[in-house]
Amino acid sequence: MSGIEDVASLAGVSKATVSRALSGRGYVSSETRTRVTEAAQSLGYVVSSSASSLVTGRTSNVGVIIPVINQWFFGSIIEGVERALLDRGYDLMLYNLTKSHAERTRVFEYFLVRKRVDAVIAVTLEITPEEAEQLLALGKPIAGIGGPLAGIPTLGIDDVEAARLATEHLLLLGHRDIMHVGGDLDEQMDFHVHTKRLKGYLQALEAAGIRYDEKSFVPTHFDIPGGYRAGKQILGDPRRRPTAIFAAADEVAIGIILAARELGLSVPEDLSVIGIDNHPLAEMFGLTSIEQRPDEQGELAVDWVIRQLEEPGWMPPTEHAYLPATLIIRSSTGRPRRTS
Amino acid sequence: MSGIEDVASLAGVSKATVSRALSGRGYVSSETRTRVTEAAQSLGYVVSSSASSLVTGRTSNVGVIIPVINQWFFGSIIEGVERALLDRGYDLMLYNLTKSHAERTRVFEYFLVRKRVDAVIAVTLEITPEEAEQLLALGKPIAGIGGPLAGIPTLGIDDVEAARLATEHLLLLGHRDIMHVGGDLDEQMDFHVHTKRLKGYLQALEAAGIRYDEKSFVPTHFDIPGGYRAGKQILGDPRRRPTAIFAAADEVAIGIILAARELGLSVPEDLSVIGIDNHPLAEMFGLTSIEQRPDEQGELAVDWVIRQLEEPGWMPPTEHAYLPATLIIRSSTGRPRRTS
DNA sequence: TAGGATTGTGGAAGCGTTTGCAGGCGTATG
DNA sequence: CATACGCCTGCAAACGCTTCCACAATCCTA
Repeated sequence: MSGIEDVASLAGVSKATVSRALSGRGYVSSETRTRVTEAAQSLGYVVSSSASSLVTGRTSNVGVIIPVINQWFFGSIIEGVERALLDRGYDLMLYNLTKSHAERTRVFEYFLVRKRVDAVIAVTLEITPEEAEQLLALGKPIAGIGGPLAGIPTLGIDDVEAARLATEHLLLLGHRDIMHVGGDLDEQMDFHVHTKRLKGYLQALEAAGIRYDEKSFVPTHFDIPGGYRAGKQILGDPRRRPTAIFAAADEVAIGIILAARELGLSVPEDLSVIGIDNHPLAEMFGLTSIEQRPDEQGELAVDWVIRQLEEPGWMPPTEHAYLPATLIIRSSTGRPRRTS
Repeated sequence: MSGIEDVASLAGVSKATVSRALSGRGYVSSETRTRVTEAAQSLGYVVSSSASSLVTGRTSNVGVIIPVINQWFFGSIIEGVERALLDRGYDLMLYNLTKSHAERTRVFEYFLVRKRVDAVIAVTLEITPEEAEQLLALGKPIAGIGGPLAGIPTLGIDDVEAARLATEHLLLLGHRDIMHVGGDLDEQMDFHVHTKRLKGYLQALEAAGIRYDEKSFVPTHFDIPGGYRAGKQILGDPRRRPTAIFAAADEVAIGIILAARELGLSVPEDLSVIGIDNHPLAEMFGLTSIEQRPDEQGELAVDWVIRQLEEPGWMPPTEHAYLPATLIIRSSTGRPRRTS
């Protein structure tokens, strides 16, 4: 492994000049620059990032804290974040905080603090006030996907609004008997997504003058099997069968559609189903959905933290940015067959 | 931010002793150790990893190169790797190499080399000889998931064997007319998985004395929609309908099942379907499958590289470790209705 | 043509750790 | 009682860069 010294002597300049030539900071004549570059090239020299971050105080790393990896929403965020970071010359340190509280503490108190990252992106992190405190105390740019969360800049779709949009679509089609299958309110892993989507649903119902029957909300797991089970349960009893279901996520919606099919119900003739996400599978199932783009959310979060890093004094435009969530109509929703 | 100096003076010892006390290397009386620990605690001191890696030459980072994130197999690997790394006190730097060749080169030549990682785990990476060369030239432990790949230690299931197992299961049930829906041979993203699974299928057919008709292999995308399209195409024509299909991945198999249902065929009465993976959705669809555990593959890869790092001279037991892939029988496979 | 601004380069001082070496002390060994 | 050895600690030298400062040379501009 050759050091900067070797490059310097091969190029016939000082270490200082090599550093300037390679980093592009400060004045270097273009002639020396090429000489240095060639010398570095021929020696296979690359700067030691530990040495350079020791003096500059920057690591070129961004930490990403995420509760799950293997789910479309979260995977897409990571992809977006990774892409954006790599584009700007930063590396991504991944922390999966799905597990024990012990590990969580360790990540917070130890890893993140240990001068290893320049900034932090926290994804739908149910964060305690102390933890938020800690993050802020790092003095490093932070962005949250999800939220809003007091004190740290966050971004994401407006979950209440998205849920209302979805429910309103069903109402507009003439449905009056609409159930909501959402996440379990007790096992919130994030910024109360489940509660918010339920809220949007309730708001829409109320605006339409429909009385809410608490049996109309069915909590389940946020995946296809969860939707399937809920669907089987709801649709199994013909007397208590709604004309439409608003599922809090596309995967849940798809599970419901599968359950409906199995019970011999046609969608949308016997049952309209709408979800949120515009999941890659939505198209195949003809699922009407509210689109959101987690990869773009990741990119925006990166933009926020990197700009704070590179443009001193820059701040995210708002405490919380509400991203667009638009209705995509497919074939899983239609007018109700029987009007109640 | 307080440095080691502050801790030293607060504890009334030298920097050297603080370093030894905190790192656990060298002799330190237990009394001073606690004094130092408390001092560090009260000052909120954490060592600067750049400073320490500058002198030790280790970063406590492991780089993971992976072509996709948002797919069950790959997501699970990342989860396994992350868990194992964090357990051992290492951090994970994620490189998603799905994109342009330019970016690929950049990662190889720049990021990985730049003294940023102690070891590399490459997941199903279609790697050129020069790239393998480069990786080895780093002089850092490397493990590949997938393979085998000459020169670097790899691990994974035996794809040929898994495919044969799957096909044999169908043969054993009495099927003679078995089609294979696999990946597109031209768009291999990895260690020729598609070719291998096709090969295992052919081997099983041959051993059973069944002549292979090249129309019996249908390539498609490796996901549910891909399987669905292939299924529609294959099953749409009643005259050319097999009694069983071996899908190269569970997601493809699920797509086929959905297509079959839509065409009014029952599984397994009219059509048996088997896949590979034991994907989380397999159970819901009653899908018979060959199980593999990507998360465990990730853990093993971590074990390999970390042991090389921490036990000088240690080497992975073999060039390539074949992990178990076991048949899980569910309800998507059964005896053929009509014997051909 | 003088003087300031701009450009280009080198010397040297760190950045915050780890670790080799040396020395001091206490205890076991001959 | 002298010697050896194990334990504990401090000093100071790296580790490989970046950047401040000084200085020189060149270029404008008045």
